[in-house]
Amino acid sequence: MLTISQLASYAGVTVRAVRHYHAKGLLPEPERDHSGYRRYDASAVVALIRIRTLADAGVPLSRVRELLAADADEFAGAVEDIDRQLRVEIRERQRHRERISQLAAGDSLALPPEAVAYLSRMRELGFRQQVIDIERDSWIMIAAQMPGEAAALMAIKHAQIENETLRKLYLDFGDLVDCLPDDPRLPSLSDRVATFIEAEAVAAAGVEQEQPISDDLVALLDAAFIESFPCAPRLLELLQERGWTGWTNIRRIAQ
Amino acid sequence: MLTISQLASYAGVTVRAVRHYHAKGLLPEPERDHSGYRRYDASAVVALIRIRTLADAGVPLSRVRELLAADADEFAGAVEDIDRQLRVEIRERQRHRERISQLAAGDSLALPPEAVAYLSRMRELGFRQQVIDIERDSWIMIAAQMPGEAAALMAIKHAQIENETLRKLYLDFGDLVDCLPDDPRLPSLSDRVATFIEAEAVAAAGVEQEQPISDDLVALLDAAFIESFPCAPRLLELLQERGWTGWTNIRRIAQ
DNA sequence: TCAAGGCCTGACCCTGCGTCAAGGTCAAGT
DNA sequence: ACTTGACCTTGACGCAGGGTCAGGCCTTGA
Repeated sequence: MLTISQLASYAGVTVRAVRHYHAKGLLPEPERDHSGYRRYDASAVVALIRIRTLADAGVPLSRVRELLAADADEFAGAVEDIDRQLRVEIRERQRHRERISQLAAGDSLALPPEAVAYLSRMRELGFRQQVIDIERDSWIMIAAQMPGEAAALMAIKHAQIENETLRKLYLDFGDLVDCLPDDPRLPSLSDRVATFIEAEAVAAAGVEQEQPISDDLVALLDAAFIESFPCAPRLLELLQERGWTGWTNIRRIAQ
Repeated sequence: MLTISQLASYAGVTVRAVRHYHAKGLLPEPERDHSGYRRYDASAVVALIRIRTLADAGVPLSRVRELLAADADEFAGAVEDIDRQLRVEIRERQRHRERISQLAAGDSLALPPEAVAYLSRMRELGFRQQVIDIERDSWIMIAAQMPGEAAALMAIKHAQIENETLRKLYLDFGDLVDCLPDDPRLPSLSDRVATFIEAEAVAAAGVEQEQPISDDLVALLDAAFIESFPCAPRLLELLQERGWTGWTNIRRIAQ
C-alpha cells in the first residue's frame, strides 16, 4: 500500500494536488489506515496518471471526469471544445502582445499616434504645459469613446492649430490658464472667441458637422475643461453674454 | 460630478471593476457626497482609461501602478517582461493544443501508440480482457515513469508475445486470472514459468538488461499484479519454492 | 526516548473581477 | 405623501489550480 506522497511521486504530482483531486471528486478517496492516513493501491496510480494526462493537455479539471468516462465520439467533441478554448486564449494573448508593443510610456499612454504628434506640435508652437495637458486628457477621453473616429477629428484639430488666427487666440487663452475670474483680459478674449466662432459659423453655415460628438462626451470634455481652468466658469459666463453656450461644442444660444 | 456608473461607462468598464481598482489602490478613492456615494471628476475618467489601456494590453493589475509611473526606460523594460510572460503563456497553450490532439479516448488514454498496438495485438491473439487490462495499467505506469524508454521496452514486449512458447505460457496463465489459490493448475504453471525463465537466463547470461526499471517501479508493477490476480500470492509462493522471486523483474533467489 | 519527517485538516493566498445579499438613496410618477 | 425602479453602499463567496502555512498526531530510525 502506498502513502499519499508515494502515490504523488509515482504520478509526478504534488501531495497537495492529490488532495485537491480528492476534493474535486476526480480521484476517489481511498481507505484510511488505523491512524487516519490515506492508503492507496496501484490502481490509484493509474487513475491519477490519467487525470494528469488530461490536465497536462490543458483539459480543465471541471471537464476531466467527463473525459475519463467519454466514448470516442464524446471525447472527440470535448477535445474540439477545449481546443477551441485554447485557441481563444492564444489569440487573446497575441492581441495583448500587439497592443502592449504599441504602448508608450507616460503622457502618450492611451493616446493614438496622431494625438501624440499633435501634442508635440503644440509644444513646438509654444503652448503652455497646462494647455497641452488638458488637450491630452481630452484626446484620451475622445479616443476611448470614439476609437474609430478619433483620427479624423484629430486631423481637423491639427489643421486648426496651423491657422494663424486661431493659434494666436488659443495661445493667448493659454496665458490665462491660472488667472483669476476677474482678470481684465477675460472680456477681450471672450470677444475674440465670439468673433472667431461667428466667422466660422458663417463659413460653415448649412454644413453639418461630419463627426458629431455625443452629448455625453461633450459634457465630459466641458467638465474636464472647467476643472482644469479656474476661470473657465467666468469665461463661459462672458461667452453666454455674447450669445454663445458651451465650449467643446460651442453653440449659439437659442432665442 | 459623475457617479460611479457614469464613470464606468465613460471608460467602458463595469462598476465592479472600478471598485476593484479602488480596492487595489490603482484608482484613488474620490470624495463622497452627503449620502456616501462616490463622486468623480473628469480626471478620474482619464485615470481609469489609462488603467484600462494597460489592462487591455495584458498588463497584470499588480504591475499597472508601476507602469503608470514609469519613465520610458522602465516602461520598456516592464513591457519586455510582460511580453515574455505572454509568450510563455502562448507557448503553454500551444503545447496543450499539441498534446490534446494526440489524446485518445478511454483505454488508450495515457498510453503511447506502441502500447496501444501491443494491446490490440494481445486482443487478436485471444488474451483475456483482464490480462489486457493489467498490461494496459502497467504500461500506463511505465510510460509515466520512463517516458523516454517506454517505446524501447515496448518493442521487447512486442517481440516476446510473438514467441510461440512464451505466448502459450502467457495465454494459459491468463486462464487462471480468477482462479482460487488452491487451483491445481497453479503448480504446473509455475513449473513452466520456471523452466522458461531458466532457459532465458541461460541465453541471456552475462548480458545486462539494457533498460533497467527502477526498483520502485518494479515494486509498483508487482503490487498492481498482485492486486489484480487473486492467486498471485500463491503463484509467487510456488515460484519461490522453485528458486525465483518477484514477477516484473523475476530473479533467482540469492543463496 | 527523542527528533525528524510524514501525515492530517483547516484556512488563507493568488487573478480579475461576477454575482448575490441586504439595505440606503434618489428621481419620477400617482 | 407614497410607491416604484434604478442606483448606490459594504461585505462576502465563487471561479482554477493548487501553494503555503499552522497546529497537531503518527511513525520511524538512531
